[in-house]
Amino acid sequence: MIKITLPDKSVREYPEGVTGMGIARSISEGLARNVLSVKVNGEVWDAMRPILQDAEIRLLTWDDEAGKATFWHSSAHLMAEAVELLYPGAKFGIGPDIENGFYYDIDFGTHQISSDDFPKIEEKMLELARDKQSFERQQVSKPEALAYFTNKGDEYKLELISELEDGQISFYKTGHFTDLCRGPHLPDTGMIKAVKLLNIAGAYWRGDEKRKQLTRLYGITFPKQKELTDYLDVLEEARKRDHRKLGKELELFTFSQKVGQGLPLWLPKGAQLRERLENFLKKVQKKAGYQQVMCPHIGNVELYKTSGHYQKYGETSFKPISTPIEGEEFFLKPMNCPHHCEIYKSSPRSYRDLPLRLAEFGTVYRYEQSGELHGLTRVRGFTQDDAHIFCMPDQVKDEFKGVMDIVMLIFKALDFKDFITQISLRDPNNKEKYIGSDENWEKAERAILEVAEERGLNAVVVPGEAAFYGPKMDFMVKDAIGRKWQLGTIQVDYNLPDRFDMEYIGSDNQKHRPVMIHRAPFGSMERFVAVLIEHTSGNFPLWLTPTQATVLPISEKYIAYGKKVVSLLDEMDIRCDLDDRNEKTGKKIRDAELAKIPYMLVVGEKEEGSLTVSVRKHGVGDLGSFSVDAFANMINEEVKRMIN
RNA sequence: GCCGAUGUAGCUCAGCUGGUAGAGCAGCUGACUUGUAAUCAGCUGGUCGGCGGUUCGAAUCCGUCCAUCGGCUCCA
Repeated sequence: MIKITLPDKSVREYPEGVTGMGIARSISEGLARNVLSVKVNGEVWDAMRPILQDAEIRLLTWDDEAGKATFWHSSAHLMAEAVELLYPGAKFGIGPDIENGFYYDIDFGTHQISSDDFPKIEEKMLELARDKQSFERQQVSKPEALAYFTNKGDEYKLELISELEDGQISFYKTGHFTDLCRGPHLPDTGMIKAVKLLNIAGAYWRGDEKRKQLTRLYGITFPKQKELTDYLDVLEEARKRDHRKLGKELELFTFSQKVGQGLPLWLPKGAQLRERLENFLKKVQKKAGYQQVMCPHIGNVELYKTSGHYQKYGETSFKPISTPIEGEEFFLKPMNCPHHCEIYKSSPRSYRDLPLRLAEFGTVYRYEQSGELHGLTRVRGFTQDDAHIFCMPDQVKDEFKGVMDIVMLIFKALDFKDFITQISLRDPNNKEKYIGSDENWEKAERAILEVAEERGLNAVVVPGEAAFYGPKMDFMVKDAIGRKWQLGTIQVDYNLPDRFDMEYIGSDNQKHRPVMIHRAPFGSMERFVAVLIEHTSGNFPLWLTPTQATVLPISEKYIAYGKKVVSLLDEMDIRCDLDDRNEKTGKKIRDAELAKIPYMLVVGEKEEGSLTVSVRKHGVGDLGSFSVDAFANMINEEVKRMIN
């Protein structure tokens, strides 16, 4: 008998060789039906794999991430099996589970396949699933493994096996399909009830752009049909919120082939919205002791040689701008920090001047690969809400705190309720990868960790993810439909102060090197607006939205009164339009609803007589009659609550 | 940059195997004078992504370039 410890710390005895499934069955039939795999002493195993020694276990179901992973990984095998049956000779790369589903990289050889083939593959997968095929694990020796795939002619698997150690190699057999795999897998394929292939794309073998490109099939599966339907609904909702689509519909921005790829053109409504965001941040920053600066869009190549960016990115940037002077070259600026460093150096600095906080909405240009460009989230010209704080090492902590307060304020004003903080530290085993003294690193890392602690942030700490020049803290928000977006970042930098030979005179009358903090709470205006569009689905907060209200006269007769209402509201700083088209009220309301305008003010005979408006709220309906003043006050109060 | 797909009016989309384009919405004009999600009628609008080629004839077939989309790789 062996002792099995369950998550609730209760200990049960089972015969040696009991399986996770056996344990599940001893607890309840329902659990047995739902168990996907089992965690044994921290390692995920097949539910059917015999447990030979005392162990601490946890039965994994669909509700566990690791359970889902087992489900989707097994689904990748099922898809591979279907593909092998339908396209004999296909060779297989790797087929892992991912956050939402799974993929398999496949070399289809001479077969040309497209998304038109998806239904055929899905059907075959369901057919095989209905057979309730088991996943048979077998331990094989390295020579056996090599022999099997040599015989099959699959060079990808051979490459993978060649890198494995003998004794660590296992195969899994499902029906006629045998795959090299560590496992674990489902008890049988019958648990897979709903199947959907999602995407087809090229993917380099082993992620190396020098190697062959395989065909990657993405798919997702579920234990219940309903769950697949729900998932597809989420995808559909994401499509509806796509900022590229809404940006066009709401007339926020556009692109022109003639202007150039990845160079956004902000339309009046988008520009106003962005300006409002910028002014909001400027106000907050002013209060926090920042000073605005402005810099040109180009800089001499020497500037970037000093910063080190030329050496690293010179080749893949926009080509330098030459001048009539032989050998003189300028670059479009790819970041603002070098310019700001020169501002710091424009005058001798005393410790009394620090911290010096220089802020700029600085537009930068980066030659992103053409295939990388994506709406406003990845562009070649964008504006960072940048600032650089130059301070003494022992001020880092307070400055960090100050920046975090700004980030939190922004999240609150824009209704990002759910966010994740990541702290990236240096790799303790690989300190030579980084620059700066141990003392400074320790001080900075400690400062960041303490600030997170003091602010009660549940930060994820990732050693080894720091930039080579300093530790950083990144913020990821979750949007309204649960997607994660990386936004703001705060980075400590010991590199540039060195490269630019910056100094300040301390209270000891000696020269010292300042520390620099880079920070951008929005990240870039382009990307932030994109995220905001997708988060709000175009229904922007009242303080940001381009048009807060639209006045709808019910007939031509009331246009004059409508104009009067608009001008009254205008005086009270309400952004307001008049719909004086010769249309019925129903049509005007429909169009205003589709344009996502927060308030519609219907005016006719009744209203004209009493200097009132009939208020309809977007997505809600009729709120009844308000005097113009009362309406304006209501709006202004609502705005004040949001950003104060 | 790489693989694959796509590119027809401002927008959404028809256009079979080649015979030089069509709808709805938007826009304009007019009628109606409108009360909480589409009033009616008429009109305008396209070098069918660009350039070459095949053909008597190309939106349709071929080549090439550009852009977009899905991924890969990349992201100071």
